[in-house]
Amino acid sequence: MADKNPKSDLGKIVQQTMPDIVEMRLREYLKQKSLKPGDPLPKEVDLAESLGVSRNVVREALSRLRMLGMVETKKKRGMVLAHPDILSSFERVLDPSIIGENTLKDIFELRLVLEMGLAELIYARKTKKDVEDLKQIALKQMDEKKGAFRVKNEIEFHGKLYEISGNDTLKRFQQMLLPIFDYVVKTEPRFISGKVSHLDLANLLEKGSKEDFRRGMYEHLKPHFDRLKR
Amino acid sequence: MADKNPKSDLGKIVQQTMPDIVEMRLREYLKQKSLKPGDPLPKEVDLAESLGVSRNVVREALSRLRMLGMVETKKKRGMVLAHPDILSSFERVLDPSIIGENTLKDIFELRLVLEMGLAELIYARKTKKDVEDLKQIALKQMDEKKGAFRVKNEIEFHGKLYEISGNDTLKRFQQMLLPIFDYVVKTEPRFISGKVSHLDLANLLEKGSKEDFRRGMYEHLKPHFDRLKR
DNA sequence: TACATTTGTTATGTAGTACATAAGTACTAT
DNA sequence: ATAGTACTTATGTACTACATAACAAATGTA
Repeated sequence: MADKNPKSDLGKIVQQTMPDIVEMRLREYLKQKSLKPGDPLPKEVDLAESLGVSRNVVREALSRLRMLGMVETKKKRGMVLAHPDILSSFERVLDPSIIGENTLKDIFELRLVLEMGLAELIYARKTKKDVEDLKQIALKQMDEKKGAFRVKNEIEFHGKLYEISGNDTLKRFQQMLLPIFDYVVKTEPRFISGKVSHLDLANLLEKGSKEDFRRGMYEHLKPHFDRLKR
Repeated sequence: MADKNPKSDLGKIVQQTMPDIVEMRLREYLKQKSLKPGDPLPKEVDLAESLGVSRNVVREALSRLRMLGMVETKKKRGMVLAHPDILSSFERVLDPSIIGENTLKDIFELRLVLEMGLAELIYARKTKKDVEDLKQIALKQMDEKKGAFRVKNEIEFHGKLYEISGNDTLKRFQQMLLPIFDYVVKTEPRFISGKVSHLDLANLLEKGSKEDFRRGMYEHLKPHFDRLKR
């Protein structure tokens, strides 16, 4: 009972299996040789022999790297190093139902942080057309205000903001986080709207300063900020 | 030449291999049965038989899920579902040398966004001690201002900010992104310091408003913002 | 000579068997 | 009743065999 912190300083003893080791070794190999995408890798049997393990083990390790997009394999041509898609690996794990409560909370906060910080990129890159699009989206939402539409609109509007930021990775990141927000919001007793509407935000973006916009965004998200736990 | 966008609308034809399919099926299985961490899974041979594939294939798929921390296996006891550590999967892929140029740029911008948005959490959770610690760090840096120390100090100071935010996931996320920033900054012709120093920021945090702090952070990061490409 | 077809080679993909190992479980002896 | 032993079982590793796709070379035809 002396330690109520779930993570003690004693790192978990992880029974390293051969595939684990081989995966690590392969990673080191790739890094050390500073191979570039497109460069060929030794074939499986050679790797197996060099490492002194069965092809089975090598294949398990390669299968992992393949999943992460670090290597691509083609029959006969062998394997080549590839640009991993950093988000696809993330995506596989992002399932609200298997993520711990604390992490869910952290990710929800992450969204708030992102949206507050996004103003910089938005103001650096917004165009007249972007603003017009955003206003259209906000206006469209005035009509169909209730029911399942709300969530869809929420996504469309905020998604557009990320799009304006001109950062594809960020945009995709947001898309992936959506199920999490959805999940967290659903667990809230009721949906509380901020004082600043989507249309207000769009207008701020058109005529207001960066600071104005950020203040508006804060008000818009205020119900969530108010729920922050210390 | 009609399409200068590297990603065309034609989704890449991904030759699905059996492990890919089995991995997917297992994921669906876990989600659909809404299994909770600790719940046991069928044994490998049963899975193989149910799916009509060899145990080899099942093991490759399981190996992937194991790597992501979604399942844990113990000899004889079988396999159980586990809370995946969402960041560890990310970590494996985050190597500047194999990430594409565009993604690197995106991630660098992500950091800027995070630090600008962080003010909310920081002001919601900062304590007197936090501010004092931060000032100490900033002061310590006044002395050893040159050479390799700069990077280390930079990390220590900004790391403390994330710590104050009280969001573990965010903090770890930042830690993982460090090599990327380092890499990107190194490719810049020279290091340009902002007008607002670390000590200034610490003082703002102590006495200034949230808006003051954010303005200070903007000035601190301004050299980077100025380099933003449209 | 130029081009289409066939054949061969090679590296990955999948299946199947065998055995090692660790961790429960049941049984036995004192 | 408890300690110790033997048994059972599910994962971990190795090995073999063959299917398949892709490239290369050789062959045949105009």
